Amino acid sequence: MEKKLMVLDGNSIASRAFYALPLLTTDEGLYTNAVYGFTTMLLRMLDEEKPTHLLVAFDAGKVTFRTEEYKDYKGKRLKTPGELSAQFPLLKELLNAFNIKHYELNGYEADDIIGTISAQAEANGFTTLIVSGDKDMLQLVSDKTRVALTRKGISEVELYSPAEVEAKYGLTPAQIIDLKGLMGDASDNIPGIPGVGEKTALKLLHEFKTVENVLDHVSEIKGKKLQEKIAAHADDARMSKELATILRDAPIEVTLEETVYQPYNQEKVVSVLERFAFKSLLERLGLNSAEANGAPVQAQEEIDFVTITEENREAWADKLTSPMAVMVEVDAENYHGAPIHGISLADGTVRLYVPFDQAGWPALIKWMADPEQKKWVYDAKRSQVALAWKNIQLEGICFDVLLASYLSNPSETNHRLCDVAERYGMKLASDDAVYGKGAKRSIPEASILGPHIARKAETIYRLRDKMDAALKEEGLDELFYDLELPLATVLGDMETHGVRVDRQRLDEMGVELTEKLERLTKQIHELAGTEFNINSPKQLGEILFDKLQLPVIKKTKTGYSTSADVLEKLESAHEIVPLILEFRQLGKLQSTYIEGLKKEIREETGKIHTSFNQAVTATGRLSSTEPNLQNIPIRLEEGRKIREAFVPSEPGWFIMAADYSQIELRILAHISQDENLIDAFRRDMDIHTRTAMDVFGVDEDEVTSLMRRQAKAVNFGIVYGISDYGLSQNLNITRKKAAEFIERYFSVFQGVKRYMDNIIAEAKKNGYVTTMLKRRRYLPDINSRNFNLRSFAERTAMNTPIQGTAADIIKLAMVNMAQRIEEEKLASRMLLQVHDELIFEVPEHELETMGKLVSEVMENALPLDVPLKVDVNYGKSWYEAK
DNA sequence: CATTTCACG
DNA sequence: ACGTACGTGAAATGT
Repeated sequence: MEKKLMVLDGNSIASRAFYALPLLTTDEGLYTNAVYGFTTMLLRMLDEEKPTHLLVAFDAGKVTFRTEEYKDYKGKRLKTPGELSAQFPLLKELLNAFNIKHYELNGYEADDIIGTISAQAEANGFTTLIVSGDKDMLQLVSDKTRVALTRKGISEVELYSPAEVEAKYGLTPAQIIDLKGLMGDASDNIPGIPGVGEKTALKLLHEFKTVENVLDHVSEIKGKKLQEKIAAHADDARMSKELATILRDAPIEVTLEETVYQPYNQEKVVSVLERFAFKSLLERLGLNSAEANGAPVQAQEEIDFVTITEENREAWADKLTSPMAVMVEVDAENYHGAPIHGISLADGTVRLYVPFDQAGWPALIKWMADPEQKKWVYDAKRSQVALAWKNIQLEGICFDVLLASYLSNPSETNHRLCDVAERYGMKLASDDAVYGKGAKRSIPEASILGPHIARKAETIYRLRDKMDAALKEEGLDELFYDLELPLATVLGDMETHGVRVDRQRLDEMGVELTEKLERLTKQIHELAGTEFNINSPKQLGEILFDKLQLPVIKKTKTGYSTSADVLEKLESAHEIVPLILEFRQLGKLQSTYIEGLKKEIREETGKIHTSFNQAVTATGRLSSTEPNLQNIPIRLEEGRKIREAFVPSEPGWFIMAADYSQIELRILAHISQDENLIDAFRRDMDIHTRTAMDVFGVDEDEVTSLMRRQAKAVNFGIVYGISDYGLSQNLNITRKKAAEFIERYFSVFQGVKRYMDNIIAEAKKNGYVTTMLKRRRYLPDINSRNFNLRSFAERTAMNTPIQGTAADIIKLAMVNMAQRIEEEKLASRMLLQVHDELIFEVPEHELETMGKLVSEVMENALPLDVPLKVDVNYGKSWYEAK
């Protein structure tokens, strides 16, 4: 069998990981980010490369033969931070657990160990892969040895064979040291020739091949200054080349045989990974507890429960009390019309499991529908809606583990009951473990299913007090009990009612689109001179940029970018481009909105029943899935027509749409207390025009459409957490110009500037920001030393209180609106929420009442120091409600 | 299963 | 110097 050696540069990868990742700590206070990053890289490379031999090389101490030769070698390098150096022993411990050979040698660097072992490997017929973050390694590349360099921190690697080195630098691997000799290396304090950077060095080497040859032919070099510099620093160049040269014959004591990669002891690995709290790695390795090994599921406690049958149920009827935890086990991810396996109940003493065929139990039906009987659940809305499809009413929900977990940390994406339980120190088998996942998913036998569902109710019961206390601790209890929990019911009703969609209208539009798309496809293929898949960015890129030789504007990591903003810049470069843009636009309508929506119309109701997810966004907004009804086209007329298909579900009714005008900027005015912005809204001015007047210092009638457009972009930028780069991209202007706009904006809106500074300071101090209703978002990266992570966290700190307060306000309006509709016995129904607008269906005789009621409720949901403004429109379809 | 693109606020 | 605008979800392609 082919022998394949993989050598990792331990110091290089660990330190790259350290700077790329946030500073993770375990409960014991161990820093682990470098170890974590190193391990993910290691596992990925093992997976991709499947080496037979494996070695990790480390530097040993500061003194090496290079420092003897040149005392300033690595002289200017910053001292390794303690948080990083503390991680090397941990890393070695982890490597030992994995049975991976690691090695260091006094007086030598990791580079030299790698150079030497790879030379031995070549001599013994191995192929070798070196993994490092250090470009110097490229000198070791050969037919048998490749180098993988980390990119973007450690998230990607770039593989180099001789061909790639040639392609990138136009040099052979051996010339890499000549390159270093000429240009030096600031990070290692290798001098090179002052004033010679990569560009000049490459030019010289393309002509003269080596440092020595350059020095021998100084007189032939173009440029007098350059000649002088090279002549003056000839010795530096020679020494630099020597310093950059990696040894291939260091006196290493490690042998190739010792690097054989052998299977590791799972227990040891599990114990190390657990100590470092690398849960995701345990999962990735399939070592996550006993689940993966087919052993009985975790050390989860057995509980006693009674399975309800026709015969025994009467005896349990009076055990249905209040409060009680209820688990409604819904089979599918999409709960509309989904099968229900069963319902379990727990109140600390009584534990029941009701298989769904016993769900008709009259005592249970009555208890479930009684709002006085308090229920604690996991995912209130799912339970309510799934039962509603079976004509079973569920009322009286007063705790929801899912929503509580979400409010405690809205950035967390995983709120599975088993994971929440674990965070609170309890064990519960995951659904994946019980049902299997993907293709292997199936319903287990009753002896497994019943206990699992029973345990869920028990878990909810035990979680409730702890989570309730946690919510109070964080000041989230009011938001939870007074807003999110009542909202779940409101949303559940909206989803259950659904929205009528006119299938025929969609069909008609579909036919029209198909014809247009066929015509476009033909024209595009003709202009391209060949048939290809226009939907494939790869094939399209080849046509546009290789075949037609259009200029490349932007690249993605896999090839040419063909996104709309790129194509728009090329619109006049070739007549094919506008056709592609049109094809894209119409194709999107056809696949996502015509075909996609038709698939979602339910047989049973003739309506679309979306699901609003109340526990996904980090800001507090809702999201909508299967289908997403929060992104139905509106900006372009062709797409907007889709809205013609959204119609009332009762004959003669209307669709009413009510949207907040500029809610985010109004919130900004309130929380920043910026006098200028408050004034603008109190006068009810066009805010973008007003911004243009102030920023450009002109009168209202002098504001051009360009000025207004630019002011609008600045306002957007302010809400998003401004950066000159982002604004420059959006407006297609230089970064300098963008920075100027921002500066002028802040000089006029000084209160906004003060807010932005304060909120960042607050985030740095507390580690989180809050909305007006105390919704919280943690920003763990706000004090990161990594510029990107920190900047992102800062923009988030600026944006989240604004976007999140807007979410708070419309949620309040929804709960109040549902209450008013009920109190006033109106027939109108709330159908949808699209972040800053609410959509209703309204009988004709309620149009006036509803128009007034909706604006009153929305405008007064949360009083601010500026008025909230709501526009209300109605029509025979969503399209006409504009 | 990741990547790219594009629809919305 | 660093390289992004904030928040989502779905479809199509290609590994």
